[in-house]
Amino acid sequence: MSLKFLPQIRQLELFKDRSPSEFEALVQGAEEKVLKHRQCLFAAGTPASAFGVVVKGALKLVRPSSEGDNTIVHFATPGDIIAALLMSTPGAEYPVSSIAMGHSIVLKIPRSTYAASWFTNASIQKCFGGNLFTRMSQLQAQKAMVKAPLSRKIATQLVTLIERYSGENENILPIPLTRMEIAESLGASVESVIRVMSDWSRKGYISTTDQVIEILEMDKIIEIVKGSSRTKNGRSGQEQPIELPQFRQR
Amino acid sequence: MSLKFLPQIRQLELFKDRSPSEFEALVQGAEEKVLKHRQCLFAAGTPASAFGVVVKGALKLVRPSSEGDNTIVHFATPGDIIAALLMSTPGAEYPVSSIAMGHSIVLKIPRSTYAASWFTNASIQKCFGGNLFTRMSQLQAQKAMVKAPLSRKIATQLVTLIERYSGENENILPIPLTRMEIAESLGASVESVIRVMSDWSRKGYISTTDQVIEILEMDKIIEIVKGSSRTKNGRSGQEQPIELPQFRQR
DNA sequence: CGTGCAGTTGACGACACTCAACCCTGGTGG
DNA sequence: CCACCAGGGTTGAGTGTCGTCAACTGCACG
Repeated sequence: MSLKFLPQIRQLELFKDRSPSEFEALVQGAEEKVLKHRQCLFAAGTPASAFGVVVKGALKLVRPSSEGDNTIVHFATPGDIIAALLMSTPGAEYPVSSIAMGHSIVLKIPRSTYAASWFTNASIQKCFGGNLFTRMSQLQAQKAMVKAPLSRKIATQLVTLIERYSGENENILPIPLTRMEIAESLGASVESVIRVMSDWSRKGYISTTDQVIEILEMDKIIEIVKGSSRTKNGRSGQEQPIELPQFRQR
Repeated sequence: MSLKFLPQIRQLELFKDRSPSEFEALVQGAEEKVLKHRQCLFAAGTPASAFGVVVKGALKLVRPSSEGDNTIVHFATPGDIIAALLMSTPGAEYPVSSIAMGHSIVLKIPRSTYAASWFTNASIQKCFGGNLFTRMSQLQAQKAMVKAPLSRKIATQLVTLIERYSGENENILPIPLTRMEIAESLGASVESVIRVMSDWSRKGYISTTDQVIEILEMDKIIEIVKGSSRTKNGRSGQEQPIELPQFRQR
């Protein structure tokens, strides 16, 4: 089998410094999935026959709900391993759907390879643990924020995501992220998210072009993340009520 | 070394059906910690030199916060493995404190034993994965509930905890659980939790004696868990619709 | 006998959710 | 070519849930 994206793949923490033979074993039967925006990789409820390693782009892991109000449980970024915990319980089903955000590449690896080469590889298991630990920490951190004002939650979410894309352009989130998705990941309503972010746009803290969010004044955002929680609330803040005529600067 | 609580320990899923020699290796250097109510096992911020397996009772894992508003990230019940993810990253510190709720017993196992016997044991690793999976699922489930009314969150929390203590008396939660702890685990205020639960007490759904909560009418609680979310809100319930003006045509 | 913790209750108010519009853009089919 | 629609973003009005503050009870403990 030939891997077209070998260079990117070998660059991931997970595969760095592996001998050719070891690498070969790890990607046995693997498939490079090139996903278009919105395309689904694993659908919730279907039998988990493979797991994935994100190579490029991002995936949202969505927990389906009986009606409308889905929840985004995690944004998987390059290097993230998804659905791996399921590999050791035979017959498991994916508990969440994974859906691409923007053009993404995922290495899809069959369960058999997991049992054969991943599960028994100590160094891999260690990466694994690290990955899980990060994800758990994030979930816990979010849990600790339920009482915080919405603006703080959004700011934290943005900063966290940008940090995960460490390197390159420090202040652009290089994936299409709608306000709806932010809302679903935070357990808020779209409207509320919009109100907060529109306010930031007006103040020039951030700007959005084509679903791609750029942070213009990181220090302001960080300030909100730290959140004195009592003094500023993000949408009204301490703005002076000049009758500004709503010109959109785009 | 002599283990006083050997029978209870051997009964745990994790240690069932292990040969004496394997078991011996797994508990090498282990210590049986008998904890009093409120006693701390691991303190957040201290170096993680050991992990634990809950044998009896329960522990709350508390994420400390700069001031007052701590967050309970997990209630560990018998069979739960705690701090194990930390064992594979040397020099890590406990991210949360673990504090006993009521009289509890924990098997405290040193890091060295983890590296020697746990990490390399496939069957153990599998248990591990299962444990983590459960915990992740719970965190995710909770995340999906942020928009639900408080009454629903509390009901779900109670039912989940009782289920984890499967067996024995179906409707009693055999650990002291204060309303404060419920609040901290749900990200709510004590007062709000009290308002909901007092209401349930008054209606005879639950009763509390000495911090131990008993569910008297499980079906009612389950009904709240399912939550039609629009019809009942828990504290006022569906008490007589005295010509309520309230005509919401949806 | 004071202190501290758990539980309780009431008043008040704010943040954010719901509902209901509306704009804009891009895609699709008549 | 244009009408229509869907999806993303935006805004305003109204309202409800829940958090904050404050006071008070009962109980265990030293």
